[in-house]
Amino acid sequence: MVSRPSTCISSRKAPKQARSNELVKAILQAAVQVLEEEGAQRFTTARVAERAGVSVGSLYQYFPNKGAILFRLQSDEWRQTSGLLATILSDRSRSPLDRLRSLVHAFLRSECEEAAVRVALGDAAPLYRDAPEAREAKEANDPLIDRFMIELLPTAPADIRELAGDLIMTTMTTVGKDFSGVARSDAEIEAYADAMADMFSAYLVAKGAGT
Amino acid sequence: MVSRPSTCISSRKAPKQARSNELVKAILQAAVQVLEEEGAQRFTTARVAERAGVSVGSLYQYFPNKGAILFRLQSDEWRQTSGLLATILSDRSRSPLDRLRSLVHAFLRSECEEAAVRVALGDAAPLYRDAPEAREAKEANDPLIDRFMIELLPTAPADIRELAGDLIMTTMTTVGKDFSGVARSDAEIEAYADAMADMFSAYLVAKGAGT
DNA sequence: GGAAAATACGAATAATTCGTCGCATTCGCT
DNA sequence: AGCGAATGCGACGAATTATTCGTATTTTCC
Repeated sequence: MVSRPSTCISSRKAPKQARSNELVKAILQAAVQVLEEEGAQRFTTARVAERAGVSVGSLYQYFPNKGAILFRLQSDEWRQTSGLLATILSDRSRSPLDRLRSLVHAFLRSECEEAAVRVALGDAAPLYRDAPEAREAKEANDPLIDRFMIELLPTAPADIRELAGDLIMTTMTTVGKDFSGVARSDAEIEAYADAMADMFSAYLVAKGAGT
Repeated sequence: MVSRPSTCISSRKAPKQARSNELVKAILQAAVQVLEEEGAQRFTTARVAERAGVSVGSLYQYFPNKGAILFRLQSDEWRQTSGLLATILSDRSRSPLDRLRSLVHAFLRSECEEAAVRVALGDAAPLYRDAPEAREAKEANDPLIDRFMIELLPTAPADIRELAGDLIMTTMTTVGKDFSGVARSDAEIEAYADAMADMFSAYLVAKGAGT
């Protein structure tokens, strides 16, 4: 049984003046740099503050603790992924399976850019993943996926459809993270994305998609 | 760019007498307990030693550093998984797709038992994953998978076949780890395993399996 | 029994860490 | 200009950490 110290992760105060907005921006930027250059293990508030050209005290004025900085970064990344999902999946001018293939390609490519930061952010996950904000942020995409799955498997029972959607999204994200753990050429990325899209397509067709 | 301090991970000395063998066993047992009860964050050499009823100095006699203990645990787990693979995949009395389905079920079940330890071990991965021993241990199963894939897709080009094998194994392990992150009922496990096996089967049949 | 090797011990060390607090500076506004 | 609020500072406290090393105990083997 793991009991984390009660980590509040919402920001301590909202910046009201222009300079503090700059400060927050500088901290986040520095956080990304520290993460990719030093790794999760050496990600410390002091290092981030120094890199940002800011004092530790100022940092703690806008982030209640170290985890909050990391959560903010992860949160931004999730928002980015949400954008990808919304843009690609809801384009009804293309067939659902086509869109899914596009999504897999786009996701894998984006996961491989800045792989270092993403891996480090994953390593630091224990510091923010238990916060309640994290869970709800992760589930923000569910309605979008649901709608897409209804379009894809309109006749399937709801529970089957939800399971399939969950499996596909989980596969894409977790396999994507693992895949980006080592350096990959563009060709490798495309080949892997195609294989994954093939797998999804075969599965969905077998479940009744496109009939 | 992340540069870890050169972590040697092989054991410092081999225990020669009975009592030191017991000691090592006690340490590993304690390590598992600390990991599941306190999590990766609070996994410290002092805590492990105390739990094992042993002094820190003795611990360092047989493990060069903290990461070595974790690597040993992970290594044991990999060996266990290898056993699963070897047992299930090479039983030629059943059809390949049947064996694969069995494997998925067995793997997911085993991943969900002792989920806490496995998650914590994953959290601690940064401490041992960069060691060269880790890479080779992970690739130990490749020949077995290859042989199974040849049996499954005998006519496919080698590179396609390897990609498919890699995708399936990666999916099973990474999705499995994510899945076990939250508590699951037996029914959920079976349902998820079936969905995953369905996905693999559809993919492989589309690639030419069973023709 | 006794020497030498193996094993066990645990206090001490040196390095890091997070997060706070009192004080200085700058901003927004009248 | 001048006042209150917002912002920024960085030394400091308290805690935790991994690992070492000199010493004590036990085993092995003659």
